[in-house]
Amino acid sequence: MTVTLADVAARARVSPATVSRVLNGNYPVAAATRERVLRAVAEMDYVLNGPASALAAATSDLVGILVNDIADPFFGIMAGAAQSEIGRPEGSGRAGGAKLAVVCNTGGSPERELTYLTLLQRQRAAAVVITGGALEDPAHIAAMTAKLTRLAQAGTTVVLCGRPPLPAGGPGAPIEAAITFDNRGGGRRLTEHLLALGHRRIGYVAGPPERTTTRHRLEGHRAALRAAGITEDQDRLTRHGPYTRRSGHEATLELLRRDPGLTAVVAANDTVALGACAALRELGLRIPGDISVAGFDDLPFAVDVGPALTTVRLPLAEAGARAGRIAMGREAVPPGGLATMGATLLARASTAAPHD
Amino acid sequence: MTVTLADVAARARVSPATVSRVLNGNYPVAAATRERVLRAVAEMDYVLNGPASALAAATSDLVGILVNDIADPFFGIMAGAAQSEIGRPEGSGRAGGAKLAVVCNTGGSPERELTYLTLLQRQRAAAVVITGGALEDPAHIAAMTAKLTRLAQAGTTVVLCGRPPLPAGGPGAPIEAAITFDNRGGGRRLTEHLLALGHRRIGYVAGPPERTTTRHRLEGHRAALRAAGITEDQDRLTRHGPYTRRSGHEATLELLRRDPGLTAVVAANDTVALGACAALRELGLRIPGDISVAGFDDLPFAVDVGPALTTVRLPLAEAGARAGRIAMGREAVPPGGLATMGATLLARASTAAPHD
DNA sequence: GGAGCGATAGCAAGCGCTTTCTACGGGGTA
DNA sequence: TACCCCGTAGAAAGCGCTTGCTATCGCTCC
Repeated sequence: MTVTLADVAARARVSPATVSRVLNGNYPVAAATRERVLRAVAEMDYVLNGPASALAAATSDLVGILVNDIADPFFGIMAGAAQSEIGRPEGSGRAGGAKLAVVCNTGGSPERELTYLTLLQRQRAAAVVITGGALEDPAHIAAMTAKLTRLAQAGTTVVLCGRPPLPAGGPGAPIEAAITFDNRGGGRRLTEHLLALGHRRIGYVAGPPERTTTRHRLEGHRAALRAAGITEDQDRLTRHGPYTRRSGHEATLELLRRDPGLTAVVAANDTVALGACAALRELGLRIPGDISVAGFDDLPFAVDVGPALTTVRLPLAEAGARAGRIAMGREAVPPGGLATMGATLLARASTAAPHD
Repeated sequence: MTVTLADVAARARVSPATVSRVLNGNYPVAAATRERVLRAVAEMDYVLNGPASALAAATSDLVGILVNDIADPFFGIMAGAAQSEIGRPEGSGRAGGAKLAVVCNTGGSPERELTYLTLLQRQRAAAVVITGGALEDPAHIAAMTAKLTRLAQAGTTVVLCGRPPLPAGGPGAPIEAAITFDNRGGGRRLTEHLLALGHRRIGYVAGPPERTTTRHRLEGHRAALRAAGITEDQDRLTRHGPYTRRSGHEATLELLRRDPGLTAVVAANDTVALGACAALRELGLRIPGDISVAGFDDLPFAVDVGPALTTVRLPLAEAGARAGRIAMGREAVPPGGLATMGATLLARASTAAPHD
């Protein structure tokens, strides 16, 4: 059988209550007694029964981190930073102790997102960090709002990371805080860079239309074009698809078919840009000699593709860490519960002036 | 307050026991009664209290997945596949129901590996999947063996994925199964490919020396060289470092300093290869014209770097899925508890015959 | 020198669920 | 018609921990 609190108590010749208090450190215990208890714990190799503890205390030390795609470093970096921040023990006792930070992969599916939230609710998670852009489907937003409200009621802290706050914000919103990226500004600066180089016909390989991230980046792109007086039918030069390499590949071919005169292709993110580069190479076009390419996110590999990708850097790790700290109540909630993190243009080798 | 089983029972005009049985589906309940209960559950938006349930049933529906680096797609792909397999509901009732698969990022630290295992033990996890190569430090192996033994005793199924079984195997081993990759064979075939192209002076950028993965890949490389009669001091042409791009960059510069006559560089994995490529480009060397480069793993980006990387494909997703199924008791344990998955050579554009 | 108080430790009542054992009713069988 | 058994539902005893309350002890303070 496994060792229980009572066993430890017997060995240390104290009551179970005392052992519990030593372990939680939330009640004064004489040093000598504590010593004795800790020794018994060590000797018996005792491990607290989490479920029992959670049941009695009505709260668990589980923290969930939801990601859209665990195989994508974009999410991996945020999740890793959040997790290491959450797992960091600090202070003592249940309140400040290290939590079990777990990441759940929704695969971008709204159903699985809700399923995981239910599962976390079932576990009475202490907090939940939801990363990545949101779906703008009204039904899903309503379902999410309802679910998050229940979670908040049950005492779970909800923090968004890289996702705008729920539309139905205002007081009573179930969200502790939201950390967002300046996708719009980043998209805008990226396109301004291309415009400054002299590009006028720019193709845009966008992400899935219903995601906030997609929309914001595209809005930034369009805003830059508009500011430059380029008003021709941009829909024709834009193509939506998933955030995959394959999509970048296909979309790029399609865009060039629609308009062979393109001098630049902007991708919704670095992964898509990779596909775009591959497609262009297959067509025998040189980058940036014949055509420029730009990505978004500055994932680690962006600097290594040939040629090094011009992109926009997002402070992913910093945002994840911050979300983790806020979830743990270790960092102040930003004013209005909303913090926006800047996006930095990184002009590298994949963009250049169009050749005459 | 949150809704409890008793509340649902009252609404459905049955006993709590009956509600529990409907929810778990492990006991016959009349169709009409079940109907009534399910309606009450839906109307009240009831969510089971996981901790209470786990306490009473002495088992939880949590499954842990340990990874070394969550930002690395190598692990993300395995973890994602395992997670989706584990989260898949199948059959009904507690035994076959969907579990909460959670991934924990150890960051490659042995302490955190043990910490997470303790945390999962505390949660009374139903199973644990440990991915990635193991550390060969005797102290850590002993600690892991002890910890895994306790987990197994507590009823947790342990499955390794991409990691050799514990040395102290044999009967009573705490491990349900181990899925390994043929790193040695893959490494060997990769180097054979280079030898066949005519390379003789090959640099090797290895991973951290104490990891099994590193050792096996290097052993394959050396075996191929030996078979080809190349016996000169290979240690001089090998350099260890972490599995990072930076390490690949530095190590490559160092190796070329040691032996400017290298015609090929083999990296311990694709990420390292990326760094190697960058270093070579900085030196003004063309790949594969001046020097060939090869990676390992065939991560998604491998085909996109310029030029497309010759590498070895590991069936990461398949291995992860299989580990997940075994953890759930949904797939037979391979004979001897050990299954090795093949490694396929992918000869692409980054390798070619050395120029005279 | 006795009352009062602060510092510790123990008692015992749950937390919400599962599960064994018992109860009950309605056929089928002899 | 009496008996059994099957199918179904309920009663109740925990699962191992936390925590409010109570008990004890050694001092300090008048």
